[in-house]
Amino acid sequence: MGKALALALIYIKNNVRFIYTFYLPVFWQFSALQGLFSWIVHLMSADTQTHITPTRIRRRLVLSAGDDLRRCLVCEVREKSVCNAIDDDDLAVLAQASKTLSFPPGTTLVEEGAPATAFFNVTGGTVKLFKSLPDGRRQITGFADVGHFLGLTNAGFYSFGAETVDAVRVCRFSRTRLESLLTDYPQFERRLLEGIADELADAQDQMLLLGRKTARERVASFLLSRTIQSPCQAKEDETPLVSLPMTRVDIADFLGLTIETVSRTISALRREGLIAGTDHHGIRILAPIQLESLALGQ
Amino acid sequence: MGKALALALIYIKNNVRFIYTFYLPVFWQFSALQGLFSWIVHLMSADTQTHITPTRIRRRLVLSAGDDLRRCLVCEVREKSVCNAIDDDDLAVLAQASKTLSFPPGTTLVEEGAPATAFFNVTGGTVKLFKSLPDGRRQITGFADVGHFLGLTNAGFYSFGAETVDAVRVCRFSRTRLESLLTDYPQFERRLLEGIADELADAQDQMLLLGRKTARERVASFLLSRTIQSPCQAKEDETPLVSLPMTRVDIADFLGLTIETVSRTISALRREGLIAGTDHHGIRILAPIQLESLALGQ
DNA sequence: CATGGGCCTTGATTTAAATCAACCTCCGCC
DNA sequence: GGCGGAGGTTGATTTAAATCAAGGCCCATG
Repeated sequence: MGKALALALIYIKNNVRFIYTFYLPVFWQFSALQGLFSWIVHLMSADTQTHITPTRIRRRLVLSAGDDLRRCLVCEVREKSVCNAIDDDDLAVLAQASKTLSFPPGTTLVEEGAPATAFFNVTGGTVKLFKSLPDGRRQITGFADVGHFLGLTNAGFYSFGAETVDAVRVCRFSRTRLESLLTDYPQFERRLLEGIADELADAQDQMLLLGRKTARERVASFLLSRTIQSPCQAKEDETPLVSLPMTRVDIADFLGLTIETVSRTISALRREGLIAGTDHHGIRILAPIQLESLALGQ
Repeated sequence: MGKALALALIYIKNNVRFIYTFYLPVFWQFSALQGLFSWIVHLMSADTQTHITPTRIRRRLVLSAGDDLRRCLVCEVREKSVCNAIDDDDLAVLAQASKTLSFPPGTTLVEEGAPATAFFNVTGGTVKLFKSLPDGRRQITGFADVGHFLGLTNAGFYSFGAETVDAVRVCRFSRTRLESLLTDYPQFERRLLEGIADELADAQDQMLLLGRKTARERVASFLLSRTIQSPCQAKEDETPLVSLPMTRVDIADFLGLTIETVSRTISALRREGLIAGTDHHGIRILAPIQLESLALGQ
């Protein structure tokens, strides 16, 4: 019962030592170990992206309380999300407060105006957030990608709707659980405040786009913002590949345009050699600099 | 030194007792007492607006450390702002962390892109928040009225500009002081989170407006949102009076329109009898219901 | 294999709002 | 009193994007 196997990994990069200590219970199967090792390899190869910080040096696998409670501990999304505010030691609390769920494309996660009972942390896929007018006109206010926390509202009701764009994985928190987390872990609340401040800054950017930019500038801005968010595989070829999981309708509703204008504008940018289309849901940025200055209106 | 004068005021309204207890140091001058009494009278006459809540029953004037420290205690804006998260007993801390300042119209409070060193709580007048493009196009992302807290940013730099619309009074917090307030008073941080969540909801509303509403709908929405925010003197005549301290240029930059379109649309609404203009900076809403349905696109 | 329906693209035409232009009304100031 | 400029209104014209319309591509399904 109390037996465990210890495993230490020292990983030196740029004269900085990253020490990972794992406590493995003896009943762990070889297959699970293999998964662990592949995860380590992934971590080391992708470290330019995952930003291993000194505060995250120790990572303990405490497996005494069953599989579900280590869920958050091995969660690859943690670094990108509000969950990294909780210490390794308290991750079981986080795991207990949340529940992982998977949804197919087009699922409604949040209904506009419904009582706000749940909050979501996106751990896979993309969710669209929107507001609607009675006659059906719709404005997508943002796309929530991996690491995005959504559902926060001050009134007791959601002021927006949320729907999955592609296959989506989320961690779901109930209102009460989240509230106790907020009071118990001030650093978690702080992290949430930082997140929502970022979101507000994005919203302000989007207001500038919607109120004052031309169709060309909007599309260019959109593609660039997607470049930053996408896990762009920067291989030998330097031109970043942007993935667009959403349809043209979604893009149009995000940019305050019609599908025809979006389509025409993308075609025009392609004709001018600024971008190259792979398929409808993937675009290669050929001239990031020009696109950038176009997005800012030059 | 330790001597003090106690003064209790029991104020009964609708069968609810509001008990205010003041501890006055003996060295208090009569003039200060007079100010206190005029404040009490003001409180009682304006209670329909100030919403005296049971939680705010005790209000102690602890004046041992000089006039500046009771600033927050007698602040009429406190109830409307994040400052109401701090208990009466700790208000001296709040007063010490902030500084009140006054500015004439057209003063820059926050420069876009400058290092974020200060935060402001608006206690009088209206501030416009905006983002700009290199060529001068500007989008006003919001008007910060009394009670609004501004300056929060996650990056170290302001992502927006802020400029006074009319004569403005603010309480200014330095970054370091605010940060220590946040850690020392979790309820203050909570209040800030609520405030920024509200702001985000407003931003999403505005995105819907900018992306999907017609000029008429935008102007109608704007007038209505101003009705709610304005301290509308609901006298005998039921038609609410909206104050518009900002210029037509500001309204246009807020609504993503040109001044000509704003002017024309307001004229059209007036011609149709939905509103009546007093002067350029005041408008009387004659048909709130119709304006509401117009704002939602019917 | 044909059918139909998403989803996207492209072209022709229309339109809401922008732009261009003129003028009005205050208000401060020489 | 005359001048000038800021802020606002109104009219004529232009234009960027919407709307209307047609067709292509892909894939699931009978």
